[in-house]
Amino acid sequence: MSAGTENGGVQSDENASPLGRPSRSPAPSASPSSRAQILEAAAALFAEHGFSATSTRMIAERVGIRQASLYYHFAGKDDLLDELLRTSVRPSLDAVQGLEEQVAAGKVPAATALRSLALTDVDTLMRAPHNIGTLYLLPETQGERFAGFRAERAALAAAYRRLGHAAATDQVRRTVPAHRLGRILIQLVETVIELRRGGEAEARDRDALADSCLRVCGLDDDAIVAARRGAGAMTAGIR
Amino acid sequence: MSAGTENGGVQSDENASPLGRPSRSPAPSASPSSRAQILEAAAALFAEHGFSATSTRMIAERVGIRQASLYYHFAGKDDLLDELLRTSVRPSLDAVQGLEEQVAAGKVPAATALRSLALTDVDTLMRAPHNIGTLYLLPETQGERFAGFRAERAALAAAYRRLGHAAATDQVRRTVPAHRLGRILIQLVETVIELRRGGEAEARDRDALADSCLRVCGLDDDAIVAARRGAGAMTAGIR
DNA sequence: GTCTATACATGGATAGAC
DNA sequence: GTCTATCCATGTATAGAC
Repeated sequence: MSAGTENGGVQSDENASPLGRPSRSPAPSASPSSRAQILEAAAALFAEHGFSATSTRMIAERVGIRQASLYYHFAGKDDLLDELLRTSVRPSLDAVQGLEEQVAAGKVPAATALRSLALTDVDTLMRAPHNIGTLYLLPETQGERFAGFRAERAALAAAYRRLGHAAATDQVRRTVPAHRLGRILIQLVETVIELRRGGEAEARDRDALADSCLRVCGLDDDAIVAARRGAGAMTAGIR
Repeated sequence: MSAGTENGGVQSDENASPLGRPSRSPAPSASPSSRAQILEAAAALFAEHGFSATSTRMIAERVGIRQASLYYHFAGKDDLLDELLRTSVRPSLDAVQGLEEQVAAGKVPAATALRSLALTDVDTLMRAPHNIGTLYLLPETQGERFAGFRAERAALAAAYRRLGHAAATDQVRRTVPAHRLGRILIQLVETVIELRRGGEAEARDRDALADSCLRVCGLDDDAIVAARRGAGAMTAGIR
């Protein structure tokens, strides 16, 4: 296959994005930057085929540029995954901080905060393009290269652990160790990743999963209804 | 690098296995067959690095044979993963069948059966060599090639769904759709895969996870203790 | 049943023109 | 900032000797 074969037509529509109004304000970027486009393509392909099974050529082709051009924007394939992983945990980490402060100040019960956290995380995973949560499951993330990402995830798990422990009943505290509780809660939230894989994720799953988080902590129906009300108020604008 | 470079010493100990007594009975295989050794090596490497990131050379090297020799036993790399996936779901599928028959006959409450199923599945995943459950998470399993495996898994999820729905309280039945419940229960059981990844899986996690399955179904402390007693009797010899 | 040797494709990354 | 061209390593699989 010659280089010319995979070329045809790519250059002809390289300027095909002046759709809609051209952003009257000095918007940072009306059309997505090349960098962003590359990340988008990589996310889609990594999520579908995994990291090692995705070639830089596939990514370039999806963007509409040449494989070698990727290296102007990124030093290597690893950096693509690293950036995708980091930017997708960050929002949760930011959200959890404010939540824990409110709990510490006694403004919000732990159960309410836990439900709110679970709800927004499920919602984020459900709406994220290309079911990007699948990236968390890739075996490559276990490598040394992505230790930074794993540390951020561990911090999130710790937050779930603290909130879960604070919300849990005595019986649950006695039977499930705190560290496990954090991992169990995250695991529950991430059920939505598998649901999306099967193409069967609906809006009502958000509440089903958030409720499950509270049930695992030992809360009964009444307590769940109460927390549901509180968390609902906190995250009213979520949808 | 010439072929001879990676040769040295391999041939010298190719007959290094007449250790111990030469199996006086016509034992099926005192030392594991080459086929089994290959599967074992593939399992370890697939679990650690993933499918695409594992080369047939790595597998062969771990077994102590030449890369090309793999193709005498298996038609291709795919077949290795396929066999590993299938043989690891099979036991659960067999177990669940007997369980559901007992429930149908009214000999065992659904909650007890669900707890028993969760307990044995967690136990299996916890004790399986090389944390083989990670294979379920590989993106390659989504491909057409492994549709057979996915169908078997779906059957297992359906069993969890049926048992979970039968055990669940009315309130849970109202708030979480049956299909989701199956997926949620499996997800909970598979928490042990992540725990093992972190090197922190203990025996007591079995009960913590099995309990969590029942809590997600809405059962309260008393109901859980009751089911725990029943399931404990059913699977007394598990450890 | 395992080996050597090799064919053939694909991969990541760099050099340098434009 | 994107391209062409290319290097070099690695990967799967096959052919045929022993």
